[in-house]
Amino acid sequence: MHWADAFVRNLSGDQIFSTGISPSGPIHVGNMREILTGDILYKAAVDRGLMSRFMYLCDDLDPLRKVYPFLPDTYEEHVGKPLSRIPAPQGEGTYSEYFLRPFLETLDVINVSVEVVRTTDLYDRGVFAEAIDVVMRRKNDVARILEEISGRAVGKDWYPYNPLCSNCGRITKAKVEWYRFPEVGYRCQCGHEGVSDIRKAEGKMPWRVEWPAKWYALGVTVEPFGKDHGVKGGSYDTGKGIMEEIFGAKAPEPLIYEHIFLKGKGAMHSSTGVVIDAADMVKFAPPQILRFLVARSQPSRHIMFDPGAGLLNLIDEYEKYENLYASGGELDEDARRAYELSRLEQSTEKLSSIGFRHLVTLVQIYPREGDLLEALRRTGEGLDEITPVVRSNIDAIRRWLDRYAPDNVKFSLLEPHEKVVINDQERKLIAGFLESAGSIQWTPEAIHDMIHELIRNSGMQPKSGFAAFYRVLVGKERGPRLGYFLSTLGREFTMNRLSSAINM
RNA sequence: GGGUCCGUAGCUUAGCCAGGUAGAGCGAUGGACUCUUAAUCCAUAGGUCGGGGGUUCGAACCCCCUCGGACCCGCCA
Repeated sequence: MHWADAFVRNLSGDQIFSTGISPSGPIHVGNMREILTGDILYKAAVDRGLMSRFMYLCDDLDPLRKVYPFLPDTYEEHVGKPLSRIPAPQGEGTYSEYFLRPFLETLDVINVSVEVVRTTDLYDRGVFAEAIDVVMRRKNDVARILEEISGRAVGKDWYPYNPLCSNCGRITKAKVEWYRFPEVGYRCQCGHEGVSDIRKAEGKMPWRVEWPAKWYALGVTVEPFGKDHGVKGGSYDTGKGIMEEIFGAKAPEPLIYEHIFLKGKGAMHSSTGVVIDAADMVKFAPPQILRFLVARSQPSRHIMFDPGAGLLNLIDEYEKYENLYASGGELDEDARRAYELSRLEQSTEKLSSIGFRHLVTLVQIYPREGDLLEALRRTGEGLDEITPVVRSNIDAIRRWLDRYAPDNVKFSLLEPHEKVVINDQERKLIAGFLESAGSIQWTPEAIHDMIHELIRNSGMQPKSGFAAFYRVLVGKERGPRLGYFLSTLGREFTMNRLSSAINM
């Protein structure tokens, strides 16, 4: 049984799935595992007939932790301020919205429909007021739970609330002096003394307390999170303790997932620069593939993501499932589910109408879209126009070839001065081609037939005969189907190139 | 130092929870097709299941140790 179905099978009643990703920087493919895992579970729950909601909590009241490598030095002055109160690195608006926007656009592209909730709004609307009041009144119990479960000492004058200083704007510097609902008195390191209203976004709970408060205030029943939170004594454990003892409620069912690694580079991490932007990935690969990457892998295993040759294999696999699914062919249970949970519901057009791998070749032969369409017509794909899926695949392939494609799928014409190695037999073969090339119809079929004929007459192996042409033209042993290739290159160009190559 | 997860063919992995002695895809090699959409089809090779020990009639699977990778033990999300 697919992991999502197996997980959901143990649930009963209405469900609220929740995830949270901090908008502190560009959201990368690694982060996407969180929200996709949530979405896949959510869809599996819906399929099972459970009334479900899926929420994404954007932690935009969290402080800017440091000046990240992608930020200008001037952001030093904003360290410690909430992300929703800092200007965007570029353009208008706030820091958090700046990074949130492309993320939300990407969610749309990959068919994740989630209720987006900003933590700042939750605080501002007083959604957390009750929870804050409870933890403030029982701060000693909360502190005890944190100490017992995490094994970490909590200071005497600790409060489960960090006020936002109304003077310096930092949420990390103020110390609580007193509490009387709904007000928290504080003194900030900047020298300011003030009062926060817990019904407003004038302060926030520390992470380990805020998490269970969210569960409680929103009624979260399922939450996937990275294995870093799942450690014994980690934030899930303390959250569970607080949830049960302080709020008297049941902690959500956890689903702990492993990280995504970039093949050959290590774990994806913004700080190390080992990162592929999520918004970026859906521009060089079909969006379904990002879903598929997560859906087909057990959450407990790390994912080795290879944006080069591995991506092509992944797409092959997806297309294979898609075709088997459509034709009612034999497809094992997990593969079927992985496919169902990966496809985009908003589009009925198959990804594989023209195989991605095939398109990779075509795009390189035919730089002009008109020629490409012509080629598709000619080879019986039955295409009258470039469909939306094909169009976006073409765009994706161009970017992919540019940035991630391995050399063995790329080809380009050799420069005229580049040296080619051919033996006498091969030279003779090409010379033979040149003798007749001027007089035949310059069509793919005619070219192809003639080359076949010549190779047969020469007594060479077909494979090595073709290889001679490829070596001369693209410097490789193999290449796109010769007839089409040469017809596209044009008679004059082909003949000039071949004759100069054999006369070098 | 303590803890968690992962380590299966060149690559990506299934199988581990409920022990019966390893399965797939890609790649490679060979072959077929009046031989190329780097297509398709068929076949072959390739695995000390990270290593060692234990339990068992039997271990990839359970237990212990060990090596390698990742992550946490920073009121940091």
